[in-house]
Amino acid sequence: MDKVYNHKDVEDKHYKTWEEKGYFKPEIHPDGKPYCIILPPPNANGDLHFGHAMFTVEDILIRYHRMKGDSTLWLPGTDHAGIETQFVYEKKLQSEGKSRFDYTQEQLYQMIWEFVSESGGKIENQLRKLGFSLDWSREKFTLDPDIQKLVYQTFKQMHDDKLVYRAYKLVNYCTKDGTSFSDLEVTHEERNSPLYYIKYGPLVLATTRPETKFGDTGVAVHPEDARYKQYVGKDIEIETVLGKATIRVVADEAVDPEFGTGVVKVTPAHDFNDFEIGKRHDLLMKQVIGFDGKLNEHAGKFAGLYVKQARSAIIEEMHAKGLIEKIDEGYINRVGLCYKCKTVLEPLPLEQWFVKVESLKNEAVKAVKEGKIRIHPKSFETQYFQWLENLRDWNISRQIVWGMRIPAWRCRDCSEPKAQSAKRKTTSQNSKAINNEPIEQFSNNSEWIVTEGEKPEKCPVCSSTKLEQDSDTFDTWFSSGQWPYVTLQTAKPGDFEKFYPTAVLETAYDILRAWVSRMAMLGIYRTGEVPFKDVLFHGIVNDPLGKKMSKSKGNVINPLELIEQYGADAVRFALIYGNATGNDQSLSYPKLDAARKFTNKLWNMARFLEMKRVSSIEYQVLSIEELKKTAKNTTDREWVDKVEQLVKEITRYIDDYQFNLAAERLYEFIWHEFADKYIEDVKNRMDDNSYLILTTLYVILIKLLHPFMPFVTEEIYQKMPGHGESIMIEPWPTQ
RNA sequence: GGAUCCUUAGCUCAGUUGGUUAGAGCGUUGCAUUCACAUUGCAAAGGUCGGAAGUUCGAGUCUUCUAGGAUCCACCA
Repeated sequence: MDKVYNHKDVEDKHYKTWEEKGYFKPEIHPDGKPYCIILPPPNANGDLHFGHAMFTVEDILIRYHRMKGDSTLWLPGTDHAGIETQFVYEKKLQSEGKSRFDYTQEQLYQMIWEFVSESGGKIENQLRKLGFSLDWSREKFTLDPDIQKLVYQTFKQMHDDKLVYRAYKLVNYCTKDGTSFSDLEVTHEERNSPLYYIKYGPLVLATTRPETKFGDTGVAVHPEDARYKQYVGKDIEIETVLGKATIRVVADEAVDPEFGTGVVKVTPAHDFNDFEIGKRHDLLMKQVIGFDGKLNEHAGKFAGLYVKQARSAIIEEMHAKGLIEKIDEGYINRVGLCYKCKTVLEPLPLEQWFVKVESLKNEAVKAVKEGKIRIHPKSFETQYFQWLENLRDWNISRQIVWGMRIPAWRCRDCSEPKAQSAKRKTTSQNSKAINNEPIEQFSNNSEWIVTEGEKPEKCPVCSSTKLEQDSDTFDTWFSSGQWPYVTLQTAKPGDFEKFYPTAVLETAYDILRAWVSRMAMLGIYRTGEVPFKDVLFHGIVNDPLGKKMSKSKGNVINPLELIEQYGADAVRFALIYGNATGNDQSLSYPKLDAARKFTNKLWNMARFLEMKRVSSIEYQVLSIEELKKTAKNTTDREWVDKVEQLVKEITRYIDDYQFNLAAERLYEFIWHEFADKYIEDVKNRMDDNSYLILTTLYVILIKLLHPFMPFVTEEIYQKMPGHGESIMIEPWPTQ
């Protein structure tokens, strides 16, 4: 044996052997108790980062259960990551002087498909570098046809159950990326937005958005506000930059009498609150901003201007007409931004598919309250409940091409679109802006023909064959929210029946809402059972200074480089050691170094045993019970007891998801007790019997360590006398 | 506005049913050794566990209040 453990020589070699021998498959223990974890699918087009490296937790559980003899499945897969990937691809197009508008939806989809395929297998190979014992023969991709089919079935079923509906609501719309976003995808930022006090006939109101004035269909005051009682319910005449107009005054609880003058303009087409106020008072809806971010024909001479330009132009005009009473220049508010491109999002009225969440979320909440799903650490339960309980209906339509096309068709001959869609290519030309139409939330599902993916032959009403598919795609989370059962349904026959519900869902806590809660909702809906029994959260890995790693800050550390430098075992161990479940951590080079030295220590312990090996004794594999009987020396006997105790401790720690404690205890025991005390003691009195005890105990220790440090333990195991085929299929130590 | 987490040795962090002298890694100091260990071993210094009050025979651990830091959610016309 070399003097120093060299991870570079062993890691790829062992991984290859493990995979080739089929050790990662549950069939290794066909009759064992089923134990299954579904890997949170990384972006198919992405690169390995520390979020993925934290999946070490899952590999520990998987390797532990496999050694315990369970029929263990860790199922890998990748996600098409709709907006994320399309965004990356559009940047690529941009660098080539092209844009998405140069292609049809089908062309673009095909191009992105090829783009993603080209990087094919990259992330998978990076996960292999970490030693993850994933069953690659069952790997899935969210856009696999069989997966899509199941997702379509869910949509169809929800449609039949009246849980999805088509509605005309305000959405968060990015005029640059040309798509709407769910509430979760909106980021907020404080901005300085001057607050303009504008004269509205006899009233004065404060607004930060004077350019939406043309869409005003009402003015609201608080019902108890004595100052304005005389106006409530009346139409008042106002002077505007486009001439005289009349407008209705309504009283609504949503108005804060303390803010500004206590008077609010109501623009139902461009503000979420105003939309609600408008609904309550039957105000009309008038759209003045188009999906291109420009004012439309209702803005008169300001038509064609972008929102920002229009705002200053209108203010100038108002000044000239004496319509501005004062301006609070220092006013700061929070505006919603596109989380991808930071464009200010416009609330725009759009017809979209929504999921009715009421019954779904109640079931998801119930599952946790009744203990069918247990969340660890428990403190995250609060977040889960809070988010679900306040959840509004979920907009699942996205105006992007990289995703599953929504399987809904509309007849061009007999159905009249109530509102225009944001057309991808020619937004401004096609937009017939809404003008003074009543706000109504209609769910005329009858107009739409929903299928399980196949194109319907003809319109069931007029038999026309001119059917047009909804050009939108599903929100990525609508498909990934179904991941546990769609993967098991399609991986291998019988998997679903055997492994569902899965044992553990382990992931970073930051996607609790977006992903975990949705899997709970959709999983229970579709299968009648929870998708996982335990939810386990890990924290975020920050840079060594405690700052969040981000590309823009330039402080991203590539885990592959650390694996190269320290070895996968050391990287894994450093992430687990000294970090309580669910807590964030800062990457620590001293800790990585300590972990690497630990692999070297293990190596040299093995080397010592090899040097002291007595060739005359026939090595046998003994259980702890047998060792107790075999040990002749009292001290040796004591160490058998200590190791027996350790086995119990480590087993309990893993069962309780206290991986840090298991790792710390192993480190402490192996190095500072077993090596420093026992080996030092036995060194000078070594005989055949002591050697047998020492070696056997050492093999037990590296088995306990194997889930944490798979490579070095395998390499050492292969050098031990009387070793089996592989440490990873050895039984977990017991008495 | 609401919620959660963190505050323990110089630094980074463990410490999950409250129980004997509060632990690790790195760093610091001294000694030993190159005898399995690109080193390792032995030993030492270093903490009133953010602050205050309370519950208890007993609190780093539970309760309340409070200071500072981080994150998330809601969202302001």
